[in-house]
Amino acid sequence: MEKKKPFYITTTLPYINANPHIGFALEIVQADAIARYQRLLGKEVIFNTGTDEHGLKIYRKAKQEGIDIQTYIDIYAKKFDFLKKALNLSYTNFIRTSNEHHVHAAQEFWRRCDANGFIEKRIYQAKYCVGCELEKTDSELNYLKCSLHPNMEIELINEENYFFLFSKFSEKLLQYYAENLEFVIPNHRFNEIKAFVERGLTDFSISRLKEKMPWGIAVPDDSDHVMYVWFDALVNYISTLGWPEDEKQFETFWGTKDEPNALQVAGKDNLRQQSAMWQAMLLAADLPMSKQVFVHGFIISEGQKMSKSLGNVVDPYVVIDKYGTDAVRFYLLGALPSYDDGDWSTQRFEEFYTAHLANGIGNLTSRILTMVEKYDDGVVGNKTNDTLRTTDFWDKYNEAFTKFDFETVIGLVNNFARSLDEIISEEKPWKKVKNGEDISGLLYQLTEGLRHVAIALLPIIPESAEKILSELGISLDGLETFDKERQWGRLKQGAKVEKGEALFPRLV
RNA sequence: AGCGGGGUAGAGCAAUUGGCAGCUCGUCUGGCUCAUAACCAGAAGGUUCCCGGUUCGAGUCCGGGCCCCGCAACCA
Repeated sequence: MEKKKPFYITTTLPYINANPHIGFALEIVQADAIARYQRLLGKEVIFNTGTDEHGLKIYRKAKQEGIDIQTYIDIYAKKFDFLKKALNLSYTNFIRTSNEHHVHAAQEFWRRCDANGFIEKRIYQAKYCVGCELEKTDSELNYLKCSLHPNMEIELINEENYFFLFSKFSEKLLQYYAENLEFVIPNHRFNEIKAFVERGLTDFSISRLKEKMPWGIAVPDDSDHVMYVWFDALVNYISTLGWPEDEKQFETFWGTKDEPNALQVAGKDNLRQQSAMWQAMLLAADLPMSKQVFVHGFIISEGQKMSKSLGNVVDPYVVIDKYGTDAVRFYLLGALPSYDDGDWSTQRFEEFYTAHLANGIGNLTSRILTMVEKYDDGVVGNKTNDTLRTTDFWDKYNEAFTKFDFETVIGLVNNFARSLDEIISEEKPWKKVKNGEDISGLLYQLTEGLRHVAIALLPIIPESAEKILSELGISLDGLETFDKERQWGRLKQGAKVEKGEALFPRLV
């Protein structure tokens, strides 16, 4: 058997101090569409996600909820893993940073950075407000006082911390950016990170005193400290591949220095961590860097930033429950800009659904299959040549997918579906039947066209796409890669079709 | 302060080197009956943020102004 090319994609790991956010749903649906697309190209895909489970906030949240920390993280990890079913995700790996192997990998990663001379113990100075019982940054202070407790003195605390020598990596990062012109997509985020690194990097603290923050991975050979969550969490991208023991899988999927292979998907708030900090950490550990970081925007709600006080927070489980998995996937991918912030609005959601899924693809499927059943006994007619310019369609489709431009991908599919509606109006098959004309060629063209629509939708709304295919009598087991499926005429003449329930019921 | 992006129809966005201002949704009218009251055709809807300049011609180039957004490090 031909060896499949490896493809590796990972989301960021959501921090489980709150329930899943619609913004993370966007990230993981985008990653899922990419993963499914790559599988259809014939690649062997490892698609990683998981949960980031250490750190002070989680430690406090568990205490606050009055449950022990293991119970807390188990409950939350499950809440995130439920998204798999709810959003029909195809991830292969779900890594929890509390996982034993991950802990071991993070420690080994630390050791290597340390052995290479990029970790140093220093005095860490912080400003501490006793009123809040929190460390404060300068930007949080007002005339050297905590804005919440202006009558209390800010305490200066000194403690020993380990620091990562981030400052040593400015040049290497800039060089990598210069050599990899598409390292960060989209370009405006790439410029942002370049500007950030060009300003010069400052070393950052990567440990906390265990007595103050017990919930973390122990620093190797120093039981007084635990790792700062970022340092620990980022290592998941490679620990999930079995690093450091499974060198083969690591090299195959993460790639090598000459041929990096990892694609990371992250939100704009994560730009720095993913495309600079983590890359410097990889350099420090003498490991290959990522191939590419795709950065999506945020979702605002009804034109405003989501906030609990405004009461406009969108809960992914609620909208999935209301509209269905594919409707939500379709909106996230098709109605929001891939590279910028987008708006979640109920009105726009319902208009988008009605226009493109109910009136568009759903209705088209229904009318074509009805005609085949009514006029041709449910049997696919005589093969015809391609008059639908499918080659052109597929070329554009691939181009858009390569750029993670899901909005354009869906626009292309909608236009293609519309062209089938136009043909039906022009050819008036019902009239031709009355006149005793043979329309089996026309019906072949339409059913084969519909097959192309369904294939193109497989990465976007898999469940509905599969339904269309099975109504066309196509078995999913027999599906080939895109390069074969995009050919005109794969639908067999004489195949039996069977119309099903409405794919996208009208909203009432 | 600075660096970067932007202001185009009711909404979301397009317009290679300056050359009739387009697309999707929504709205209105007509047609059709295979279809999920769906579909198809057509129409209405623009001072392209403002002022000035260059040009035969400016959304696009130049000068000035107003407004919005991102970045401006340790907040997972």
